[in-house]
Amino acid sequence: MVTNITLSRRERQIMDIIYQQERASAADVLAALPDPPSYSSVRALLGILESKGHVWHVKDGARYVYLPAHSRRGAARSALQQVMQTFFAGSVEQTVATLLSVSDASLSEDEWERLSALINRAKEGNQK
Amino acid sequence: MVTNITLSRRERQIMDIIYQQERASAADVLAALPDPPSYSSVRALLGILESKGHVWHVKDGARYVYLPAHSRRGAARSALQQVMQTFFAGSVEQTVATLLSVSDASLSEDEWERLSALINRAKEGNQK
DNA sequence: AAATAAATGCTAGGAAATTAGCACTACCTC
DNA sequence: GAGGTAGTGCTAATTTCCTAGCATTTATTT
Repeated sequence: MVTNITLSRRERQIMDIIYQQERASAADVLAALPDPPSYSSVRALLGILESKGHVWHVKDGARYVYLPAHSRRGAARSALQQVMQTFFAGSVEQTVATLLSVSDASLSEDEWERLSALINRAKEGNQK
Repeated sequence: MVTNITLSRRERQIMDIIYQQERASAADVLAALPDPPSYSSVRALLGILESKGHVWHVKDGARYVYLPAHSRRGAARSALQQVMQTFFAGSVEQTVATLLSVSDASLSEDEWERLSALINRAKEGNQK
């Protein structure tokens, strides 16, 4: 979920969709919106998001394709930070623990290996 | 950030505060709100959140203290899942990687140890 | 137990968000 | 290049959100 605390309900929903899909037309957004309004409404909201500087668009034939104006990476980081702050008093350890518990069964052996390597590498890097 | 996609802007801000503090009076919420409205407004919003079943309250002397209606744990899990889905296509590995990069410098040696142990334990548990 | 302080309940007005309609333009197909 | 399809721009109405005020109740203090 996009972290920006100033977005309205629909704006947030739409930003989520655009971040998830990386690029999305009005029709894409409409298809992905829960409890979808009219096509017309979606376009209006996209216009608002654009005027506020949250997205921009490129033309693809007849239609506009919308893209996030700020990096996915940055948005991801602040969303994580926000969740960590709200629910885990800023504790990385607890956050990771919960993340693992959410998806216990779904990791392949490979992924476990990589995850473990990731931590170890970070640990080393931090200590020297 | 509370994940519930149906909350309005203020409702979300308030839920964040209540989750973070675990329990909060109207005055506590007011103090923590960005761009704070009147005390009166805060109470009205708390009433709405209560009527929608997001919080409940207990009396503490003269005043109401509000508590989340749903477990912090559950809310945390779905918030994380949401972020993971939106920004990392559901990849735990990438999510953890970003989490680590957010807080590189801030972990003590101890915490690194525990984190590493955590992963290994989860890995083992998963493989057998 | 009276006075004061601090909280709540309720309600209504204003602001912001959300919606959809209609006129117009760009693209595509034949 | 004419007709049809699928998009956009703009605007106005409705709904939801947010706000604050005032009357009332509950606690606290002396």
